[in-house]
Amino acid sequence: MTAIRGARERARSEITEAIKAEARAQLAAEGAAKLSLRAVARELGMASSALYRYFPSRDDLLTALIVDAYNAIGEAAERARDHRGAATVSPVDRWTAICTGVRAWALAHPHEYALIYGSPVPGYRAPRTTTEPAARVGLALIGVVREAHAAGALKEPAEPLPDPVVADALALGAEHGVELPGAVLTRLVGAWAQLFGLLSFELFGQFQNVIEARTEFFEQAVLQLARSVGLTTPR
Amino acid sequence: MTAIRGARERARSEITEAIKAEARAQLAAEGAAKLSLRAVARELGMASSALYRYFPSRDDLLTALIVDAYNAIGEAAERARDHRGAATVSPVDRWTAICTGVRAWALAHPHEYALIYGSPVPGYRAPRTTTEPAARVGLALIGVVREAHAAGALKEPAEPLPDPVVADALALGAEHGVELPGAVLTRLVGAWAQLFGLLSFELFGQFQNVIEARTEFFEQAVLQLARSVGLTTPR
DNA sequence: CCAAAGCAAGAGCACTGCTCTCGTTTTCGT
DNA sequence: ACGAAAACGAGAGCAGTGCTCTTGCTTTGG
Repeated sequence: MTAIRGARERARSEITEAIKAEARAQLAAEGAAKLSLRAVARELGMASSALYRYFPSRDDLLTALIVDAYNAIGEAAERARDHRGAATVSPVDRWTAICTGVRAWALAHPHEYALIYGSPVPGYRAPRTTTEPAARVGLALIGVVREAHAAGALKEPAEPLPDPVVADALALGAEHGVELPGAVLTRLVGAWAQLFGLLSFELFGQFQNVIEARTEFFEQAVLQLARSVGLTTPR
Repeated sequence: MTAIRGARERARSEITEAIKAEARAQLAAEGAAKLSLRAVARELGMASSALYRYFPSRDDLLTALIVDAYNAIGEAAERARDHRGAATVSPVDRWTAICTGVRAWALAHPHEYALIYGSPVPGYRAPRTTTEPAARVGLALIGVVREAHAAGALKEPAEPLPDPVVADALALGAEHGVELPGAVLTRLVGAWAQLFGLLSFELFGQFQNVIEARTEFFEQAVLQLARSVGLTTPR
């Protein structure tokens, strides 16, 4: 399918990629608000109007960058998870590995992080293509807990949950073919959101004059999150 | 000081307030990115250049709105805390009251929430005047835990913490005259950040197709946060 | 009372996203 | 192999933006 279907098609994908690369560079340099189609076109030596052949609007360019960013941070999570051997490390270690991997990516790409986990751009409505990449980090976390569950190393929380909450959790589990107790899945979603709360506060400057030892603090908080989903800490 | 120091001075503060009000309206309608000084001036029937007598730049207007938003959400937290009688409700109830109060404000003012807890605006550096209002929600949470501690209703976590982390926590406590164990303060900062992780995910659409029963889920997660800082759940 | 400071308005600059048109090039069905 | 159709690049242009500068007017205060 991606064979030589004409030089035009290849040129098109090359130019598309060049536009995204230049846009990403501007994003990293100045942030999403200052990303300008005209500047991208200028830098690429083409007319600004020509750029609209590749992305129908500025929001479409941003959407493409968003998808890429989701995939990049998801990949960072998966790579961190698989970095060491499979079952040789404890679930808690893999959990923290994912979290620190995600944090490292976020610290290295703050503007791209802000693009996906900051305020949504005003006119923007998440298209269907973003939902799948957006789930990768969460799925990586679920995977760890699932393995721990299979290995019997999961301490299920035994607390009463409102019916609608467990319904959501079970629907979520069914959607991804995960057989985990509703309470665990609920805790997982919470931990997932809270992980990005920690990251956003650090990246968006909320920890200024509050937390200095950010890395150590993060590690500690992430360990606490692991405990809250039922992962037992090795002693 | 605020006496009748001339009609000019009063007119100035009135116009300043009118500008902020109109800007807030545009913010609520379209979001921070589409807030335009010219549109504000147009709506107020004045020349756009005249507006620069009151706010030297767009970022300065935004900063004013940010300070107001921090104060508004802080006030919402404090009002929720004090809503019922003082010691008649348990610390956990006051904790969840603050959190749900903050959530209610955020849901009612999503764009203002995004302004303060979303991606920071590019050229923007938080001035000294924002740090104090920004701390109000956190201080409200600390207050609840401090009362519980004084009443002996706090279960301190007994876990080893890295030295730099406890140092940060104790410095934070000293700054606000709070005598709480370092481990508790550390957990508190984490819970504070995680609370806004939950809110941001809900407001920024990350829970779409994931969580439907948002209110119930939030209550559950917040209760879990209360537990993580050592507040004992009443049974 | 009059200089000084504060103020409003208009014109203008450089920039933005986006559209439309026009001439050229590539692709593809016949 | 050819000719219509589609894709393409460039330029001009529109409406909008933040911001500055200049020009008059009004309030203030010594």
